[in-house]
Amino acid sequence: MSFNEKVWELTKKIPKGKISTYSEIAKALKNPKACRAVGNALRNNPDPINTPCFKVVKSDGSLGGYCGRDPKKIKIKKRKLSEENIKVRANKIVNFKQLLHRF
DNA sequence: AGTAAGGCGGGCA
DNA sequence: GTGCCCGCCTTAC
Repeated sequence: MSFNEKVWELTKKIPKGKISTYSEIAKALKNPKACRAVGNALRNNPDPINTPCFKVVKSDGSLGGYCGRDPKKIKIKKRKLSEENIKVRANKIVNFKQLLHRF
């Protein structure tokens, strides 16, 4: 199993209505410093349907990017989050700490 | 407080 | 094998 597959698996494991961060995923992969690699893996997301990359945000609760830092896609990200009872305001997750899922 | 730059892990040409 | 790209993180200014 390659690194990105692990990233995707973890991303899929995020419960509905919850989110996680790049560094949390990196830690779960035993590579706390691999946060960038996580972003890279999600960027190469081969299966956006089963891999809810919109549930992965930055460590400060801001959304970060989505499909290549495309502002239009980030809008979709926001809406997707709100569809799971995750509120987004000013490009940040509301109640971020409570919604944060730890592996 | 906002901005800049360095470092890091891993994928890809 | 090398170099460059990143949806980042952290530190320094």
